[in-house]
Amino acid sequence: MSETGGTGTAGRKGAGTRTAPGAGSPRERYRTQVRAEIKERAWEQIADAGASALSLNAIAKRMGMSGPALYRYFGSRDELITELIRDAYRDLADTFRADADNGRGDAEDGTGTASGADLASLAHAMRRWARADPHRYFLVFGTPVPGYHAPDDVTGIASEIMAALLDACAKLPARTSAEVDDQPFDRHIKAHGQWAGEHPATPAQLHRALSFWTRLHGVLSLELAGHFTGMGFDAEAFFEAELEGLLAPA
Amino acid sequence: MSETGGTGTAGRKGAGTRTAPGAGSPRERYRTQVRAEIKERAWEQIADAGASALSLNAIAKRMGMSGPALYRYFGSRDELITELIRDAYRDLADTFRADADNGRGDAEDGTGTASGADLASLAHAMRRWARADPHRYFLVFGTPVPGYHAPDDVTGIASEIMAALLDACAKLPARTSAEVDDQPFDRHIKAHGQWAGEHPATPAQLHRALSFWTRLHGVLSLELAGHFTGMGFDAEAFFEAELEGLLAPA
DNA sequence: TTTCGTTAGTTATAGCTTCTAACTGAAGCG
DNA sequence: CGCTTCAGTTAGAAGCTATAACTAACGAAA
Repeated sequence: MSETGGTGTAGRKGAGTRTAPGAGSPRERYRTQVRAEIKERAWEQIADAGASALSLNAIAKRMGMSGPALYRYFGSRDELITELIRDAYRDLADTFRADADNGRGDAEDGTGTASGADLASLAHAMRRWARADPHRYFLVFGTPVPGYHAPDDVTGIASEIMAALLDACAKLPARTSAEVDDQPFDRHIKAHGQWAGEHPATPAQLHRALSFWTRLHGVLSLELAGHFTGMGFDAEAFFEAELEGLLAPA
Repeated sequence: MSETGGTGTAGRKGAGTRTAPGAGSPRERYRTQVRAEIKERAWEQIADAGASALSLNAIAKRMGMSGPALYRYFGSRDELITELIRDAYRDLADTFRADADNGRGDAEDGTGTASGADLASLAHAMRRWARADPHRYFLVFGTPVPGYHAPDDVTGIASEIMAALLDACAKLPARTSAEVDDQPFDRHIKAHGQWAGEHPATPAQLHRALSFWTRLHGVLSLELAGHFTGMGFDAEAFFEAELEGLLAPA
């Protein structure tokens, strides 16, 4: 079990076990510890060669035990991947929330400009998170894995992310008041915006949050997939330009 | 070799063999025919369960021959996938070109409005192409496959696609003349726009083409991956809204 | 302290995959 | 007509997921 190496760097990226670390019987404690190490090795493999190269066998051997032992901890390869996806999603939500909290602090200090600082900060946090581990980003937002179906609790996590986004959108200067909520899609979303949950956001804000998500994902996804390499321009500069367009009141 | 079924539905999606069908010796002709059928079965498998589920063995068995025979036609699984990606790319370029040619015809007929009709038509062609086979779209623009590196000729195909895009962008009404090419990224792209090849496009047009690509990809990618399901709004309406924003002169 | 159930880990095995090696048979070409 | 080339075969190595059966150790309870 590689007692020394073990979970030495546990809690990588803060996406470790959500259960309390020192809880329950010693057996249970050991169990959560091994589960955590398995996930860690899994993340290593994913960071190296992507999710499709994840091998339970290789993980087991690198942990000093033999193949089928892992099936005591994860019912199947898909179950492990599902849990990794959920952890990644969770980590992104935490990142967004942390960034939102920081932003609120700055605003109260009077240092941050009110116009779009929060949304821009969120965008940069998103880009940082994506570039920190591209494979993790693709695991969440990339090509869907064949047999995977999102468990129920990810919708809750997605709501958290959306809430942080909507909060930032609410702090933006509104569009010219004449055309607020008057675009065709704004009217559509007024009737189909239940995904915002209880958030008191205007249709225009929902629209803006959606655009934020899809536009930045469009840039990040293609950048991380390497579709910009060889084109010569600076991906970061383009990202900033897109963000700029997103913050513009028009 | 399933003589009857054979390449009955050959040339699926028009992305079949690029080599002339009845060329060379009978052996060579047979060879290209078998290669085409292999690709066809491969596309079937990909359409069913994605590229990761593509199995040479299964293809061979479904063609009535046993596993290793396929290695006469494709050196490896990766080589087959690479060729499929290139074919898909090729097909998208043809789709774009066909759409651009149609648009030009309409414009000369005087039926089409001049403002952004071409770009909108291209956007709809792109969405149609993506939704016709989501797995194919993800094969080209989705999570990069582990060992894959784009062959040299895809840059040429990408140039074709970009050329069609830039042509459409050139037909758009320019932005307010005061700020043309004066955005920070426009200035950046003026120095780093060699990816346009010989196309006589202004920096603002290059910028718009890039935004077109990334914004629509952002919507399509998330829509096809199922990230909108359960949110309740209409993906097509949102796509149209994004397109609208893309066509706006601001 | 001894007993006894739970459980972690093992090996063996089935069935799948890619891919290599050696061989057979037939088709094309001179 | 004969030689050569090549398609397709079977056999097999190495890897994967996953299941089944078994062993051994641990923890709690009598």
